[in-house]
Amino acid sequence: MEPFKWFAILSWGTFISLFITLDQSEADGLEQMQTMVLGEVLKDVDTACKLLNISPDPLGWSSLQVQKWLLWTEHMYCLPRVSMLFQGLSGQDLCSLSEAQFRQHSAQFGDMLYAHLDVWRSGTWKNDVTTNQVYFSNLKMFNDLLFPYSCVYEGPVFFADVVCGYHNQPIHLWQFLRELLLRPHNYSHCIRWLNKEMGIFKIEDSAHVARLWGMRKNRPAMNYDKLSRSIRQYYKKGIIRKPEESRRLVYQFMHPI
DNA sequence: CATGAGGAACTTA
DNA sequence: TAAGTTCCTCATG
Repeated sequence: MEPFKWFAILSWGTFISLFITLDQSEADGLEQMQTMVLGEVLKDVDTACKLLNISPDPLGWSSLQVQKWLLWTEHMYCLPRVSMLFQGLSGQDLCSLSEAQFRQHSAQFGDMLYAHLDVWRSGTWKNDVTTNQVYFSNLKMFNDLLFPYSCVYEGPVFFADVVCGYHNQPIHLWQFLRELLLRPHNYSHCIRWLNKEMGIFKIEDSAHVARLWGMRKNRPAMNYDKLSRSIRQYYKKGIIRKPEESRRLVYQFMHPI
């Protein structure tokens, strides 16, 4: 697990203070760290609201406030001139855009901006920023933290990802595995292609992949035993199979795109 | 000892 | 009802 990835949307100041805190208590569980990170995210959102004099709910933003938010995000995360690409959109317009449409506006930073907006949009939590008690009404935000924005998609975006609008749908295991495989920079240590054209991949760290899947689905008890059972369900559905010469932890997508 | 196949009952969206 | 999840037995190297 690479905790640093989770800090992608934090400012440097909070990053450093969190890092110091974590360093002092390395026995802290993953869960506590998540709570801390999310607590910091909430504070950042809160700060931005006061600074920009905008509401925390993007749906209520005027086009001017959208520009404010974009400029702020641009500034905070060093995204060159992205605000120019979203001229004249109200908050409602912005929220109605899919991730694919964000990417159309900005190939380089579209998914990053989308993720940032989603943090705001899914912010209907019961929060108490002062005591750092964070409850989620929407695990989507948590998912986004697991999939860092700072990286660009490597390789093509798959048809199903774009067309099915899966971000509003419950994610499928095979899609999740593809998401990991699409980000070798982040996840190749735990899952990677052996032959991308043939759709053959290997799970290098079964426990880690299972843990990620468990987080994504909010199933803390997930393990490779259960994950692999789910993969095996794909055999008769024609989604994933074992390659010709079966090898441990190696599977193959039956319809690689 | 971790992986692999698959039955069966159960849960969750 | 689909898509897993949980638990299980038995097989393999």
